[in-house]
Amino acid sequence: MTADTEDELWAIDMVLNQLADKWAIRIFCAYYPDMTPIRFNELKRRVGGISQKILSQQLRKLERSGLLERRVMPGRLLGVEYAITPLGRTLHEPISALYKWAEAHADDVRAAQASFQTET
Amino acid sequence: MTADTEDELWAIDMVLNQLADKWAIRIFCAYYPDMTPIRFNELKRRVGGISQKILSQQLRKLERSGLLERRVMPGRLLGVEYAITPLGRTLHEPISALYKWAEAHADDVRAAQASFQTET
DNA sequence: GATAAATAGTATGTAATAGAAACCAAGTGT
DNA sequence: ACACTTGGTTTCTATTACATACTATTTATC
Repeated sequence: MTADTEDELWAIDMVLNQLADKWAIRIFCAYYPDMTPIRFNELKRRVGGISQKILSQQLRKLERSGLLERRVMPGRLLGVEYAITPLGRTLHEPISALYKWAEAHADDVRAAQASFQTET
Repeated sequence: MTADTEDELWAIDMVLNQLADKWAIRIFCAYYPDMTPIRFNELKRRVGGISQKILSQQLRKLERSGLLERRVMPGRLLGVEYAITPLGRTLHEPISALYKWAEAHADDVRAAQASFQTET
């Protein structure tokens, strides 16, 4: 966690470019806990509040980075599945850590926000 | 990691609202590994590429959530320090997990991006 | 077999946000 | 006195997000 080398800085920067936005992590959360492949509209419903345009942009971005895979479903011509790749599966650990933090400390954050209003 | 209850959904959502943007995590990374308080312009230099406006917005947001604390430095009238709070320190673990993932898998992501171009 | 609804998107216009640049007031260094 | 640093705010513009509408194909219903 020292960020000594050029390589490490480049690495964390590139990863944050992929994940540090409003939707990427929420999309991964939509797959948990089972991580089975999901179709476009089901994904849209699970994420909630995301528009089709933004979802398809995000899916393409995550596909380009090798974290998700787009597959046309066999049999049904009109049907596309998005599956988490093996690389994408390894993200479960850090996202899970964030998730656990959220469960443990959400109340503290909410309390801080509430008390900030009463101050000045 | 199951997102069964309403509370858990609310928790992860609120936490992502604080952290899932371009700058929040980068600001925390600027504190590591020592986590000593940093002044405004030093923070700006360490984060790199962030404008003053966005930095002050982010700092206020993180202060409201109780993750950072703003202090006018004693002695010098023109001097403000931003310190990580105890609550903010607990974020080190999940951010560190993300950091380790980045170091371990950045090459894979880059390779995927490179090969995606050559396909069509 | 016509009608309606779902799937997997794209196109378009608007609203919100990010970012660059200038500005400012106070303090410090030379 | 003059330039420079600090910690911002203001203003303007460019980018991005989002809602809405639209499409083409397919499945389900009457």
